[in-house]
Amino acid sequence: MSSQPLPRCRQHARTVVPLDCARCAVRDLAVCSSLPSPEADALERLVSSIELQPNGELARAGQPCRHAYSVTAGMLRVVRTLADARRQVVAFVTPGHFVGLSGHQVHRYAIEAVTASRVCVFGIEGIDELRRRFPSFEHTLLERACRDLDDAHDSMLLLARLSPLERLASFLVRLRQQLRIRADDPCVALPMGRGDIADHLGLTVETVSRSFTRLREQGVIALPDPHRVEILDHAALEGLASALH
Amino acid sequence: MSSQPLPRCRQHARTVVPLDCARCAVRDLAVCSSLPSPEADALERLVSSIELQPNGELARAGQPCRHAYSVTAGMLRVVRTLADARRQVVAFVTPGHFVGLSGHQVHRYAIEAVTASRVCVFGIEGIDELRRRFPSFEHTLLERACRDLDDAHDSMLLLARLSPLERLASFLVRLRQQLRIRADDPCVALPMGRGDIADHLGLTVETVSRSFTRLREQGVIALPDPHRVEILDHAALEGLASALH
DNA sequence: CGGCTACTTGAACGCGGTCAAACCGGGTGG
DNA sequence: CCACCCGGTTTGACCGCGTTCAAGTAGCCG
Repeated sequence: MSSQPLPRCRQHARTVVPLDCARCAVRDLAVCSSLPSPEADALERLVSSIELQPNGELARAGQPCRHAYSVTAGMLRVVRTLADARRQVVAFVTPGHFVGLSGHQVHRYAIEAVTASRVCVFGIEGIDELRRRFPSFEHTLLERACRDLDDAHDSMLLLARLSPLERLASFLVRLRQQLRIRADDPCVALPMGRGDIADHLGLTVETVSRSFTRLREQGVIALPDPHRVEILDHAALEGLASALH
Repeated sequence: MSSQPLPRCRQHARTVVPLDCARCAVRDLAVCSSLPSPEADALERLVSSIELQPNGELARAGQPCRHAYSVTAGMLRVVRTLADARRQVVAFVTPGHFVGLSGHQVHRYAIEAVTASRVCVFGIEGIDELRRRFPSFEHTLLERACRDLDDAHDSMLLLARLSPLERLASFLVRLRQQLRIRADDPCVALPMGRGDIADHLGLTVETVSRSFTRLREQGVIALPDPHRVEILDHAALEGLASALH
């Protein structure tokens, strides 16, 4: 697998675990589903599976892009950080999604684990080989890139023009879509901290917190604890988020 | 060519002009360069060329996605508009760039001409055919999508965390890159109005205007007229824009 | 010349950021 | 078991930046 040095800090160590595509929980969601099934063997040659602890790093800004990743469990964040520590969480990445392809030779973003996570690591040469051998693989990557681009455009509108309350409501709605939470299920788990949400929505932690309490005071949501939200009034929430649909 | 009704408003009419790939000014920049050269014939069967007047519409939010476009002259803008008229100019599209592919069946953005423009129109079936027949075409589309995604992520950081002055400086630097303006050439033409710049940078026209005059007062730029900028102090400009490189 | 649009400039307001403190749950050690 | 600490979250008070509202200016066309 990787010939590239792993992040040094012990507490963020990544551990290699056996690859088991046959039992992959997100087989039909992941990019792998675009490969002919007997190619599972090829996959197991080109791909390795690793586990990350919370805040573990998959990639760091400035490193050459040598891998891309398919998330099978947990949640990652893609983070761009400026010299003066201003931060933007470009995306939260959940099981079934693919992350790490870039138009540049060098990573401009860090990819970190929000919670304990499991990802399949594709070497860039492996990806190139799969792209060459299986048009359906490249086709899928392009479709995903187009969807990611649409998502990024949505985020741009959110960041440029929505109020903090609208941003938070849109965030909750989009997160539920991303996690494929059923419409009648009132619960959303928020594995990430307020700081990550703030840096995702272009706000401060204080404003995020105040916006949560406003939603609670208005009876739109309940907050059993900071990491769990219950939607009490779906209509009101989607009204606030309506800007982004 | 298109079986889809053209925009009705006369003043924005698009006129079909003969396709002449052999003399295309952006042949080597455009996606077409990824096709084997004898396929120019296939192109001329699948593609038509049209001219747009300023503010002419290529696509409108809500329409089904039936075409994508390669810009050969002029400048387009990709615009998302909310019900209450809040607007976000997601991107300015310049010659050599490809626009219109989406992860959705229906356009969520309008594509409009900033200046008189010429674009090559690809029917979606034509694109699908080219993607199937020519892996290099799909490969190129994916690479472009990855670069567009990186760009959108840059914009997210800009919108979320930069000051108005930093946003404007970054905008000027990025526009120069996009237009491939030589580093020693001090001039930037700004075909778009202040409103478009404001809706691109998540500001108001007033703040954009004030930021321009601040850059002028600080001796960073000169403004012979509202649509022409001269860079007087490259170092200072890139210092302000350094956040995004 | 008048009327229009786009841009610039000025003055006042208010939202979200900043700074500071309180709160809260979990973990450790005495 | 309680005291203490620590990081994350919430709440409060204040402030400044960018918006809002309004006026003024410049260029363009009939």
